[in-house]
Order: sequence, then structure tokens, then C-alpha cells
Amino acid sequence: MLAATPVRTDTSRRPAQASRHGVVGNPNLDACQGDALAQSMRLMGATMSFARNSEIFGEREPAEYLYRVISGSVRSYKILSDGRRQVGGFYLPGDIFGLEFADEHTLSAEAVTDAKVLVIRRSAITALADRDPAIARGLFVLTGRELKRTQDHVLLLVKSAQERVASFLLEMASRGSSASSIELPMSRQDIADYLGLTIETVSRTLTHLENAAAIEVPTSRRIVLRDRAALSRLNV
Amino acid sequence: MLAATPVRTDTSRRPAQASRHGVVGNPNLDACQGDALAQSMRLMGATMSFARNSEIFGEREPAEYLYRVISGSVRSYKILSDGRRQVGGFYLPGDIFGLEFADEHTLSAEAVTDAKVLVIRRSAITALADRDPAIARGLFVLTGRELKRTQDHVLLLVKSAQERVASFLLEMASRGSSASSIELPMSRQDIADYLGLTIETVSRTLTHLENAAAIEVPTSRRIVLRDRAALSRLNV
DNA sequence: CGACCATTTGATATGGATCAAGCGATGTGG
DNA sequence: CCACATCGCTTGATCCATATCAAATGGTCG
Repeated sequence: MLAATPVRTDTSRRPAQASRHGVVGNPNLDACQGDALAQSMRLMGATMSFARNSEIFGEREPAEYLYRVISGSVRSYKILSDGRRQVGGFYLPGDIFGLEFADEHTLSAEAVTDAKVLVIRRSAITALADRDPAIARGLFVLTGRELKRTQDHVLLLVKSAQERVASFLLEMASRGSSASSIELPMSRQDIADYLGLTIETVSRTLTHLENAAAIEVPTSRRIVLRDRAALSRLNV
Repeated sequence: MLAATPVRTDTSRRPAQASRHGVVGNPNLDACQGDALAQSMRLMGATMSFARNSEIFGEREPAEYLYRVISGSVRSYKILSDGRRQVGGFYLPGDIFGLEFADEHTLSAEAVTDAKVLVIRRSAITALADRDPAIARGLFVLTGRELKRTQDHVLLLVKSAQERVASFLLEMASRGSSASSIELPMSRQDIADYLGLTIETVSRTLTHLENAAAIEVPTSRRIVLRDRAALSRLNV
């Protein structure tokens, strides 16, 4: 039951805080749902680049910023005291992460692939929120969404391996742009640590689903949903 | 892997919405941490009584109210399509539940024991929050706490049975008033459905912990922590 | 006392973990 | 440009923790 994923030695080191990485002014973001919060972030934030597997923020660090993925993807995670890693979630372009209500982050965040992230001071946002209820409500909606996501994660973790993998694929498909072809930014280990399974079980389950003609796996990072109904049946 | 807990047939039926149960004016609440939100609830809310196992609100119902436990205890849960039940959390006196940010509840809530609950319209709270940033911030703190709790639940579900039970006991001990003697309001089935285990595994684990002199179980609902260090060691 | 329900205990089955190889893509140095 | 190391993934064999099935025990209430 113990020891998965030994703590990863990062390729690049702690860029956070300062503007060590290229802080460019303000990119043209993909059309974001004209909500007040996203708007403000775009106006007030700075973009930072993170190399694959580099840390964006660490657990126990002061939660000074709010982040929005511009390109690439991000994982949040926690290392248990025995070395196991639990991935809390994956954030794709447009997603906001780093929402915390304590003063410290409760999870760490790393770039899954090279990533550009819009960063904005929490204090700026909360100041805005105090003046403008629309912003405050935007924060609530976001938080509610995050809470819902986490509740769904709980449900995921009580399912069978097949159900977990099927749910994961359907979730990724619904988030990705393309209908039924998924380009996975994350490794099997990332998926395993998100689903609470081992890498072997994830792999086996995928080949099983492929044999059952529910999916196709042309390359290990690309998955085509062939029989959505079959997957949904596993989605419980 | 399938079918735990067949959907429970409640002893009493849907009191919610109306004031069918005794809506008394306004009880003297146990000293609550003078925060603005709790204050307002006390002033504006009405108390309702719910019989053991009766539903307080159901998943998919409009989330019109916010709730605060006065006495007794409450569980939130979700029934999966195959009949399994996942308990999301337990709420003890002083705890606030029913926090949702969508228009509908995503979980159901039931009284674990006979319970009195302070009920307040969500609209009343949000109206307050729009005018008073202190209230808005209070809501954030609550939500943040709930999010944290749910994240911890995720971590719980990837642990071994021993670890889950030990964590559960420590959590309950920290929430209850008494130092190391816990009076459990909920059944083994409730615990099992919260921990993602079977009732048999919970029971066996408890007797195992008792044999290991970590706890004592004088009656099935009362548990005394004998060796907190040993339990903490299991807490990962 | 007897019925009922919650809990514990026992015997067995099984899904997923663990241990161990193999395999294909990618990159590196000779 | 090709051997060769490396890395991420898959596949195979075995083991073990927990589920499942079944029965005994104990507490509660009429």
C-alpha cells in the first residue's frame, strides 16, 4: 500500500515570486467568458513562463497570488509523509488555480508541460472584491466550481479502476476542445496519482478499454473515444 | 466492488421547506465565535427540528437555505447510480452546511441523530454580503474551510483502511469537546460510507486497533483514544 | 421473552498492488 | 548514421488487502 512516486527532482528550480521568467505585458487571451474577474486578471496580471515540471508554488507557501493558465497545463498535488503523491487536479488553458482561503497554499502546483500563466496578486483581487460585489460573486462562483470539482474527485476515488479511468477520459474529453479525441498533456504517473491507482493499473485498464473497443490509443498521449456510451456506462 | 448500502428508506419524511416542524423563534446558541456571519444567522434564522434519518435537503433541490447545526448531527451524502452511498461529511453543533454555489444542491443532507438546525435564506445572506464585505469574507472563510475539508477527504480515500480509520478517529476527537473520548453519533455504516470501506472492514479495523492497545471501545458508539501517538503514526 | 437491528467475527474470493521484464521512442556520443 | 543508454509505457506473474458471503453475538424495545 505504500510508496508510489518518489519525490520528483525538478528540472528547473522555483521561478515563482519574482519576474525571473519572462514577464511580458499582457497576452491576447483566448476569448474568455466576459466575466468581471477574468477581465480584471487580464488587466492587472503579469504572465510568467514555467518549464515542464517546474514548481509554480509550494504547499505551505504564503498564498499571495491567483493564477490563470494561458497555455500548457498545470497539476496541483500534495506529497504525503510517506512519499506517496496525490494529484488534486489538472488545470488547462483558461482555468484558474491557486484559490486558497487560508494564508498558505494547501497544495503545491507544477507545470505539467511548459506553460504560460497569468499571475495576479491576491490582495489586488480581494481589494477589488470588497468594492465590487460582481467581482466578489465571481470569486464565489470559481470557488464553488473548485469545491464541486473536489467533491467529484472524492466520488471518483471510491469507484473501481475501470470506472475511474473511464470517468477521467470523459472528463478530459469534455474539457478539451475536440469532441472525442484527447491529447493528454500528463504522464501515466500523473494520471495514476490523480486516480489513486498505480501506473500499471492505469495502463492495463486503458488496454482493456481498447480491447473492448471503447477507445483507441494511437500514441500513448493521444486517446480517441470510440464508444462513449460504453464509457458512460462505467461512469456510474 | 459494487453495491454497498442500499438506498435507505427514511423513517420520517421530507420536512424541509415549510415550517412543518417546530420553528421556534430563536434559541440561545452555544457561544459562537462572534463572527459576523454566525451572528446574522442567529438573528435572521429560524430553527427546525429533524428526526433521526430524515432528509434536510435533497440533491438537485434548489439551494435556498444555509444551515447551522444547533444540536445533534448531520451527514451530507450522495447516492451513486448503482446504489452505493458516499458520505461527504458529518456536521456537528456549530458547523454550517448547505454551502453551495450552484442553484441546486449537489449533495443531500440527513439528520444522523435527532437534530435542531438553524435555517436561513441564502438570499438574505447574499444580500447582506453584497452590502457588508465582512459578511462576504465570512462566507469565503467558510467556503475555504469546506474546500479544505473536501481536499482532506480526498487524501483520506487513498490511504489504507487502518490509516483511514485512525484519521477518522483523530478528526472526530479534535472536533468533539472531550479530549480523547469520542461519542460517535453515526453508525458503522455511516463511517464506512464516509471512509470508502465496508462496514466489516471498519469493524475489524477498530478491533484491531483495540487489540493493539491504541483505542478502547467500551460500547460500539463510544471510543477512547488510548495511544494517540500510535494513531498519529497511522495518520500519514 | 422474543424479535429486530447493529455490530462483530469467520471463511473465502478478488481487484489491484507489487515485483519483474520487455518494448518502443527519443536522444547522445562515437 | 548507427550503436546504445534512457525513459515512459506496457505486459506478465504473483501476492495481499479488502470485499464478499455467511453466521454468531449483543443490545434494545415491545
